[in-house]
Amino acid sequence: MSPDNGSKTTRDRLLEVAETLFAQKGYDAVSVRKITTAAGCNLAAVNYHFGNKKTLYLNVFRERWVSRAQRIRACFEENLTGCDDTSPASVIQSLAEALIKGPLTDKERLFHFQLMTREIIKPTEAFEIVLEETMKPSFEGLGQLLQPYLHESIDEERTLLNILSIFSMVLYFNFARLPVSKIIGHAYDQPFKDRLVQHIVDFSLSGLPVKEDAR
Amino acid sequence: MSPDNGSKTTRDRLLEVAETLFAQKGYDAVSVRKITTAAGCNLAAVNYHFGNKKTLYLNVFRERWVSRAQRIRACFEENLTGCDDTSPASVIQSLAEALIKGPLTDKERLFHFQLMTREIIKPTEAFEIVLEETMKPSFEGLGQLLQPYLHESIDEERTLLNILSIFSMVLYFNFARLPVSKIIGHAYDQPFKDRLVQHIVDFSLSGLPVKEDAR
DNA sequence: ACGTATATCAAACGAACGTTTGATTGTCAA
DNA sequence: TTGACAATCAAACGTTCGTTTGATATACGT
Repeated sequence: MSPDNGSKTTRDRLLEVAETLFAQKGYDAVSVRKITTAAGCNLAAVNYHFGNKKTLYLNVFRERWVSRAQRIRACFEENLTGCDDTSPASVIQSLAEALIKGPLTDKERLFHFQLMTREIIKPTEAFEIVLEETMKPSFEGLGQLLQPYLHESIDEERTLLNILSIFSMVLYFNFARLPVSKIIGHAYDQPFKDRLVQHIVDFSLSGLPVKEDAR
Repeated sequence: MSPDNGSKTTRDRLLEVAETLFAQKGYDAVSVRKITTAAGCNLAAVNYHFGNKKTLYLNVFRERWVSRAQRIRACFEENLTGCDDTSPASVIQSLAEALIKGPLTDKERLFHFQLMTREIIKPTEAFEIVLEETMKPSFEGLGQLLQPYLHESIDEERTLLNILSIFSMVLYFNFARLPVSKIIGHAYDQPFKDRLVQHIVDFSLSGLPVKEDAR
């Protein structure tokens, strides 16, 4: 035990602070000194509790990122339970709401996507954790939910491409909030999030709203 | 002039090498020493030609990234000229092909998206260059092309959301090639790229291929 | 041939990096 | 009260960082 800066253990404070800094600045731009200073503990604490900087980074994913992804997944399933059916419209709306409005605070959501995107750009061991523990199970589950509603002629690859397309929109509108804000001209307030979810559902079900006589 | 390692000026070699390394590893993970060693010149060359490391990074965008984005845009316009019309189908196909197959080599495309994504995650001055010189003009042009074909009731925000949705797919299938590959189970070979472009066109025009009786 | 930019070089600057060490503290069973 | 263990600490290790300096080499107008 310890005198406890802020009522949490040094180990927990290190994980929390490290996640914030790694998400905001990236692995290489964050020093062990900055982490330990922000966590209010000694420089050697990282090596004492985690062995080295890299293991601390991996534990941020193991102990914080994955559990947050599971909270999003639980929210999706809760949303879906609240629907009348499991039609594609219900599934997509539940998914979009879980990710865009969802159970995470704005900060949590930002850090979550920053960490994930950094791993996509430049994968480390943490990418395998993300892929195996959250992405693959999610895609498999969505496939089984949507498959019965799709044309029989649609093969497995097309089904996956459809799911990936929905995911791409949800992810893009989340992780690229800055350019999206600058282009649409306003911030992500609650009414816009509502319109955004509705747009994703509409677009996913019908594509562009093209005039009949112009197709 | 100089003895010219590799028939290009030291300045050009620095820009080329710096772009590769910045894209692969990120700004903070690349040292001036690694850049100058890879470029086969002296450590002080960066400060002589660009003043400092940060200005070198910005010039990578100004002199290399933007011009490559313009090559993609030119390819899009060339694709569209080859079409019979400027219908949404033609526009989307031209766009998807310009970005996914397009004029860039695999390496160029990878670096291009890595640099852009890093700026979206953690914007620097370079983000303004990307936004003003390529994103805003592109979105404006696409809006004017598609607007005539969309329902009159669609307001400006909905039009932008539609364009952003198409963009999100194209960007995602490009920059997230690694997780996409791992999920669909094979690499980005030419036949798959063709199917991918077709899927993006289909999905953008009609959304999910849902059975009529299941809607 | 000479003087002047332009370009490249080796060497060094102080600062910050990840990690290790050994001493010091607090806690609790014996 | 004592001994053992877990946790924290200040201090130092060697390395690498971005940048600066002053010397050297090359090209070109005069």
